[in-house]
Amino acid sequence: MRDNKPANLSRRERQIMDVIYARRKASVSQVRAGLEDPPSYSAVRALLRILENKGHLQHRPVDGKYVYSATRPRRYAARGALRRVLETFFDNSAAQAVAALLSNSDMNLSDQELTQLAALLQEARNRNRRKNS
Amino acid sequence: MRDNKPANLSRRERQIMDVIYARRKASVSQVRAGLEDPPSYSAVRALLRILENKGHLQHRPVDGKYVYSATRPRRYAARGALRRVLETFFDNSAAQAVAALLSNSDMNLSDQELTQLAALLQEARNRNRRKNS
DNA sequence: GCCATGATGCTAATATTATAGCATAACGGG
DNA sequence: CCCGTTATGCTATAATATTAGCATCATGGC
Repeated sequence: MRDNKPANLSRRERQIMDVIYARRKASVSQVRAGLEDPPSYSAVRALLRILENKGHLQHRPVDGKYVYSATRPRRYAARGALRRVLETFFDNSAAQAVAALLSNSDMNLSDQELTQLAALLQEARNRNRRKNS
Repeated sequence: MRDNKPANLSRRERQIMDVIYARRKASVSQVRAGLEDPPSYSAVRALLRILENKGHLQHRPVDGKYVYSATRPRRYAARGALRRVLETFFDNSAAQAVAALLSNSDMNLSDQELTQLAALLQEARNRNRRKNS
């Protein structure tokens, strides 16, 4: 369980981080557009500033506007998020979670993806075999 | 994308829901014990009441104390949580998420689990084959 | 029976969050 | 050049969330 800080963000802060993680980076209006029922432009800007002060975001000017991106790399944040879901809903069992993903008809997988996954699974099994020998 | 309501809970509210989902059910003090840095007993009770009023929790008396549980079944909430993580961090690709789960060394899978997953994967492939025929 | 213990109901106060508004600077077209 | 548009900086305020405290009720031991 490495650096498993829940980051402790307020509701809006989390929403905004999520928009930015989903899009990798976003201008103020893009963030605003990504929110469910967006508050004023000013409000979004204020939150972005707060998040930046807290060290979660950074910005750089692009074409005269600020583009925000997360300081914590997406894949780490992704891992943390997955881990939290596993703790809360899957008894820390990655297997259960994968099962849910595979069986969920909403998020259907293509043949190609399934083939890729089969390969990954084989790798994992090989890793295990090696480790246990 | 069925009933994909983000539930829109405040920080503490979400923390408490998470504790309860993780434990399936919990008394006030159990909830309190499950929180990172817990506030007073009263504070927890107040939040529980709010969550109940909002319809997220229910309680029943057990041995003279209230035991709280979520109204939304765990597996649906789990699905929703997974979907949200997929949207935010995996470009809605279940395959990417599964890959992350399989390759994450932190959450290692046993041989047995891997075998189970292989079976699930095969099922999914069969389903696809049938559908595409 | 009486009191200590540990539970809940309710409400008030505090802290934090979320929002909007105003002032200001840069840019570009007419 | 002047003005409308679109940015940002900053601050005040409204709304919400978070917390604690007190009153009350049930239970069980002495």
